[in-house]
Amino acid sequence: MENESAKSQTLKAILGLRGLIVDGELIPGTRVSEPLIIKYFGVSRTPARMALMQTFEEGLLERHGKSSYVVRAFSEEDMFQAIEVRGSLEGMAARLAAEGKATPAIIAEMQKCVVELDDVVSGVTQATDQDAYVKLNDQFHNLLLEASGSQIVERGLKHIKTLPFASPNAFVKSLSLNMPAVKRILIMAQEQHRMIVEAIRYGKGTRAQALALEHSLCATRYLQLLRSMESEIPFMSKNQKVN
Amino acid sequence: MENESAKSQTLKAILGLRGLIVDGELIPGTRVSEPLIIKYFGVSRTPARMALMQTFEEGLLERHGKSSYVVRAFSEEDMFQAIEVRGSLEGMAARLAAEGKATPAIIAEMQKCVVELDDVVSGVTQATDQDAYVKLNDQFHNLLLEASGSQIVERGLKHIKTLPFASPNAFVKSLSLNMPAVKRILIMAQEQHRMIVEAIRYGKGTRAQALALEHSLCATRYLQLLRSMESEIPFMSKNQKVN
DNA sequence: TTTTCTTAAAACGTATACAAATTAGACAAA
DNA sequence: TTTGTCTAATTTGTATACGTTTTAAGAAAA
Repeated sequence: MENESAKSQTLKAILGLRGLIVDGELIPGTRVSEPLIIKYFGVSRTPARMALMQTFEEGLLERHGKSSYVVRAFSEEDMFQAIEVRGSLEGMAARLAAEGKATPAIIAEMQKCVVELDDVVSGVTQATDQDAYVKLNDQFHNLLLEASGSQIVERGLKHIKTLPFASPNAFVKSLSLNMPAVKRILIMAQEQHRMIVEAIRYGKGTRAQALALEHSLCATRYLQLLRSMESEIPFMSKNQKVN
Repeated sequence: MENESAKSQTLKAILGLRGLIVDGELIPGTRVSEPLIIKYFGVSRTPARMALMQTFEEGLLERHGKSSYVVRAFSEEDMFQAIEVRGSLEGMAARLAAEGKATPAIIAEMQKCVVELDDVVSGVTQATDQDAYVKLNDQFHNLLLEASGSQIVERGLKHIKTLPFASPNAFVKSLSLNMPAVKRILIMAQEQHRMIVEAIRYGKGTRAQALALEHSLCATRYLQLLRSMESEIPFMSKNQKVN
């Protein structure tokens, strides 16, 4: 109810523009100008300019010519690499957590999260609740970061996640969790969640790091699956040229 | 001659503000407001606001209260972690380069860079040319990135390097290259440069990655050295509290 | 057709005005 | 002292005006 246009004009412009790009409304190569943002969101030039700057900073726009921006295109290779960058950072987070940064309280929270995920994933008969899974999975990754206690890793993760396809749940959202191939990955991912918490709990830094890295690559499995299904792959550029 | 205030007001404000923070003119905890930037650089509110936004985005400022910024404090731990994040990314760059992204032309450039570094480092008798070393070292790291051909890694590295202490040369600049302890690290680093290029050349991805990661940690050696000398450590907060 | 040149339209960089929100300091009460 | 409250001054969010630069469309030349 208060989610409408409650926030500031600047936020409306920033989130709105990001939405347009992420949802594919503005295809890669499209020029994005201040007036365009003004037209879409009814804000004035100042917030529009802020949105342009921030979105460029985040890497969703690139410069075209001297002072204009176009929507950036991402290749499948970019996606794999972005997932791997996230993996490196989450791996580092897991190691730091294992090496003593994780408080018992946070470890307990992670364990609780894993138990809740068990319920969602192990529904062998009934349909898996996609929204619940996405929410808990996000929570797990946030807890892992929190357990690391590292502002630097947090900063890096926040940055890579501004690329929408780098998020843990990016491709899960486009798949039916009841497909056998998906279910298998889901079960593996959940087992990895469990092992990551255990590794942290027992101070196994190297193992925690390796697990978290490997775990992040589940996203690449989902991506490959989408590809093999010849589904629409979200965020992907289709080789269109700039104007 | 045209380096003066030739650029745009916005750039003047952004670079100026970053300079103030990096050079320690504004100590951590200091509030940074639009009027402050206006006073320092004589720009109007719009460029000042841009600088504030971008510098916040880069992580040199943090929010304080609802809508104001203060200079962020970084601990020694932050510095070690930032160096390691750079290491992860450079490691990934090295692996990608080794796995086929590096063109012969770029490998040749890297080899040339290493040869030139040899000259600077191996000056056993004469004083090492600090500026030349810093320049070539920077060049090496840029070539490594270029060899990876990865926009994603480039984006991540650019981001982590906005933290001044994450740069390869951050602490080298504060040390005399003729101190024996420094010289030893320098020689090791140079040997690593050489091995990284070789690993890339012969397609040894895993080795290239491990070397580049380890190489980045030279920066932590310099930092530890500075610490043991009880020198002023650049960029470091001295536990001062916000206001 | 393709290319180059010209020029009108569009967009940008910057400054600034106005209202709303926030901050900081003074003063009073515990 | 500390805590809280109020007010005035500062600072921010937003809109918009002005001059300059950039872009892109159309005309002329190859």
